[in-house]
Amino acid sequence: MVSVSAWRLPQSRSDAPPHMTKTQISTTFEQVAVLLELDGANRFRVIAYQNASRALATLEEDLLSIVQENRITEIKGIGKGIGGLISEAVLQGSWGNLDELYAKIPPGLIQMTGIPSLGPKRVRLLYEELKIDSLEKLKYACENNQIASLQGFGPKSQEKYLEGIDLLNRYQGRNRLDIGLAYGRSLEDKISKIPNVVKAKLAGSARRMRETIGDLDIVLGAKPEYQDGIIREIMNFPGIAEVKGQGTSKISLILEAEMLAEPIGSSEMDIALSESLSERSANATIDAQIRIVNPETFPFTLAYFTGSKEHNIRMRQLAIDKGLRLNEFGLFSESEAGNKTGMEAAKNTLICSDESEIYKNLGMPWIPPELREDMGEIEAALEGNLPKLIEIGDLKGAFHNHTTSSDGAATLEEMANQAINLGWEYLGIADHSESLNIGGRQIGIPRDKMINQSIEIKKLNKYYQNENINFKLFHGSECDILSDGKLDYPLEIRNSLSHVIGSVHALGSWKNRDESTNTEFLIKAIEDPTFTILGHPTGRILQGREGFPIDMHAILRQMAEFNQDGILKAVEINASPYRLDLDWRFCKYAKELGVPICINPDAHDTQGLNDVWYGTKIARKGWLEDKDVLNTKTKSEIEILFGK
DNA sequence: GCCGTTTTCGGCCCGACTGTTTTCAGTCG
Repeated sequence: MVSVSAWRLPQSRSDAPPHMTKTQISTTFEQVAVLLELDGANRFRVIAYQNASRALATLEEDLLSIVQENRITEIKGIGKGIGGLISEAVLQGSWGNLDELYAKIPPGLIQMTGIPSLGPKRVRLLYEELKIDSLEKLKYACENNQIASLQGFGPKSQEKYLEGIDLLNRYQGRNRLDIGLAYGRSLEDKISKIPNVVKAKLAGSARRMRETIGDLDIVLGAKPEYQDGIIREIMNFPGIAEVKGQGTSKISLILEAEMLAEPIGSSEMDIALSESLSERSANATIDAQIRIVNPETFPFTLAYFTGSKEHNIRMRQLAIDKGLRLNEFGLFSESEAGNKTGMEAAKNTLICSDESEIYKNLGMPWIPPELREDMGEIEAALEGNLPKLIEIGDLKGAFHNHTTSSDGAATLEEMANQAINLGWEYLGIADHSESLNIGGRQIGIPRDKMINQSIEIKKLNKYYQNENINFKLFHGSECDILSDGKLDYPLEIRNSLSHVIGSVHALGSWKNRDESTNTEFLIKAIEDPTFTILGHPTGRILQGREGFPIDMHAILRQMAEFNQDGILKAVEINASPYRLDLDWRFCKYAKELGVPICINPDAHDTQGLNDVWYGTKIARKGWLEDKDVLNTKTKSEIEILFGK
């Protein structure tokens, strides 16, 4: 997501190349695409910038080397023009004449495109005709009937924009995965229980397990004669804050917390979501779209609305290559369909009873929804190389957990008992280290108190051994990485631990430094011989704050070198739905480099251990198999790895 | 702006819905 405030071209802060990072250039191109749209540019030119932004965001290799070796146009989606801009940004820190574009488009126009049914073309028209360049001016113009008389506009548009401005103020933004899933699962469940509903399934970004969800898409399959009645039942559900639209094949709603009143089931997903149901989502609202189709059409519609858009585009191209056309109603012969569109064109569709048959017809096995991001999954599927993704049941423990000794709410014993209940073989305790203060209060365990925790853990481990319980506590620490890259606690304490999770908490100094300095200091921390696992690598809070700038590819490469030498350096996927950090986009790279990933709940109470469910979903999204994940190893394998 | 059974320029994924029109452009997913 591009943020609206502060759209400025990045300035170089170094005196030698690289003057700009991949992330900076990628973000800039994303903004350029929006600005070009508002400027009325050719839409394929806009798409070109979007594609280039995406290509850079997923580029693993060092950008400076690519530029210096003149290989920039070898990247798919980057040609002479954009390649030239990238080279200039990296080598000189300047942006061609993009500054003219940035100066030309008033920032208010960007905000205006956030209003539903008001897009870049009409925003531009309003700006040119009525000099409207802010939400405030738009509101004034609507209220004073200045819009309706414009060519192509009318009284309805005016009303819609006023509602849209209101909506923007009330319901802004996306929701975290846990909140989106809690609503989505609840709505899916309620719809499934309506008589004559053959199938109902959550689609969209929630089914793909994106870390944040824009709105919910639910696909409903029912015979035509029952559809009207089903729609009436849905409209009577509790927890509908607003009906945005209602037709024969689509309902558009805004949901509120009452939707979550009843707990649903007892699957692993429902248990993970129960915490969200109870506390995390009290004030959240979310948009939901429900599509109603015939049961035979259901698989096509489900696949279509699961997306991603990029994945769908690739799927349609594959269909075209086979003389077929794919839409949300079917997969059918192009020549037979001719000029017909939509449902009419799909009349003689190939019959597919589920999604896997659609993929089969295009020459592939079914692709798990988490992977559908056009990040190589189509190629892998065509070659028969899809990964066998990790399952929650593959986990045998976790290493990053807190107790009442630091800021946890449960005692050591309570945490251990819950881990045993989950069927785990071990639990790693990693309370905060001594320098962590929040609001002047010391949160971390002072060095002289660490021995107490150690004694308590040894006592419990002895007990498990005597009672023949296959379970062990590992005594670690979530050890602060200080601003200069040094680790908290004296060496002898760190040496006594089974594992050291290095985490950055003093975000202030890290956020105010540039990417290369941060990368250097973080590598310094990783190089410390006692360092085992990198905790929440960027410090981001989803929907809350950005992480600090860091070259994650470089960090992972550095960690890979240690692992090649037989020294364990793992990186955590912090499974808290507030963090989900390491970002899934880096998991595949870590896997390819052979850097072990650790799915850690960062639990602060016994319930929190269930968050590994989210971490596992994110791991799947990042292509991980059980062998790529550290905490799928058995207790005795971990004992050998930790040497404790 | 990129791409190509590439050398020069046309095509670039697909369809529904809406409000404004009276055949369509803009928006959205």
